[in-house]
Amino acid sequence: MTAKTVLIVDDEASIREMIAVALEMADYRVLEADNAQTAHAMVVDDQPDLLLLDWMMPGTSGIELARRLKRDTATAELPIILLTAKSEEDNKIQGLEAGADDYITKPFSPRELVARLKAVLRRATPTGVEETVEIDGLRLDPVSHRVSANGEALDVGPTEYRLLQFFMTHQERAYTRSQLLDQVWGGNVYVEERTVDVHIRRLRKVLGDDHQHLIQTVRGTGYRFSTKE
Amino acid sequence: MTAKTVLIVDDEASIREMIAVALEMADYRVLEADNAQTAHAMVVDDQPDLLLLDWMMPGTSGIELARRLKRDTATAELPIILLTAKSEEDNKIQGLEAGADDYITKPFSPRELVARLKAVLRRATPTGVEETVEIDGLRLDPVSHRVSANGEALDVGPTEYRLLQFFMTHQERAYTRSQLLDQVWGGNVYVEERTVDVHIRRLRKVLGDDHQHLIQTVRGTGYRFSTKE
DNA sequence: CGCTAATGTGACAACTTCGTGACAATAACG
DNA sequence: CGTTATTGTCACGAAGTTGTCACATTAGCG
Repeated sequence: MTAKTVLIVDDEASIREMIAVALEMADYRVLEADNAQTAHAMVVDDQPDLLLLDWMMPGTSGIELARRLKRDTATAELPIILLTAKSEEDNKIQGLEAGADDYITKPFSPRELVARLKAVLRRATPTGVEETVEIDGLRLDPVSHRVSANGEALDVGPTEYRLLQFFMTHQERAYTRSQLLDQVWGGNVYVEERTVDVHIRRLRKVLGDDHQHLIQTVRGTGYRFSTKE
Repeated sequence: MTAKTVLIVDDEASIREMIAVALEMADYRVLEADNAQTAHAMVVDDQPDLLLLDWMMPGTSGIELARRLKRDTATAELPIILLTAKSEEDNKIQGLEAGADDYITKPFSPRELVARLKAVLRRATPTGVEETVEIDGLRLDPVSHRVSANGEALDVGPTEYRLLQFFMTHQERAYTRSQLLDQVWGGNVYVEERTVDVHIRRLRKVLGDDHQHLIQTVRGTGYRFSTKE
């Protein structure tokens, strides 16, 4: 699973720092901005997965930024959590009306922050359309998360599963090891290219004699999933 | 169409009276209770179609009753309208979070009351007839709120019950811990993902050797309820 | 045929994920 | 108001998974 990016917007550096530490411990990527202007630009450029926004800031207030982002279709989907001081609590409603997905009252524990952040991200993540693919008696069902060959269940590990799913939905095309790492492992991982070979082998082993011919080696390039030849 | 039954819960008899008159003129059946205790019992016994609940009451507050009702699967579907005094308006959010479907601020006109009541009833899902599910001798009956295995009653805790009900009505599908938290615990709860594991374990324990194979671990993903394999 | 680069393969240590029992906090109940 | 359930979290060990390496095997080429 790729790490989610969170943009923290607060004019107080100490608070940003505190939050950043908590989030990094929980394996989130962290971006920071200290005013609404910069924040807006970063939202557009860096496309964070979530916005942690302080309510009160000099100049354009957090609430104003939230409202603006929600109004723009390009950024309307971005989940926003508002940070409010206790005395401002009455404004909760206004905040939620402006489009915030949650609000947290200062002071808060890092635990609470991370928990609510998870919950918001969870709700925001769309579930892609997942259809069963079947090729030559080899069947992969994303819904039940199962793989079977001629009706018999196969025990496929997580990485092999993703690899197979990618192949089955991208047949008849050769991919380099590098491309496979990007697509199956996810962009920002450093893994040796030869590791792909090992997983290909593991996958072939699981598929057994009946189906391993579907995964073909393209010498000097990489691999291909194909029913032909 | 049969008349809908509305349960009014308020400690002030005059207010109940006023509401009762308005509702009866609009052809509703009316029940009354002056405290949360009685109200809870009446909800269970008389199964009203809607609950009109005063926020502030001596003893268990309305909000507390609402929360309790929403937490229990047997009564979770009951639409609730909260009555709040103007000065308590800040608590709106709290009320909605507790599961209320609407709130009305005192003083209100009988007209308004009936209008919103209609609206809520309209929205309220006909609670798709709750049917007993039986799989492999494992039976869950939503009406009596009971679980049995091969005829023998099982002692299932509230959370385990909801989890099992969800699984039995959503077989053959792998769910992540996140999705289970959303579906079984409800969206706005901040709970660690691993907590799901613990409840899965508790559920498996209750199901015993005969049926625990129905709950399968999908490594790297989550869990699945299935009769196969 | 012999050489070389590319790929296949088995082993393995580091790392994740999962199952499990215990525990404290909270809620339900009489 | 004390007693009993229920719940969420944690810590630990077991089980499964991953990336890497060393070495074996193969394909391509002159």
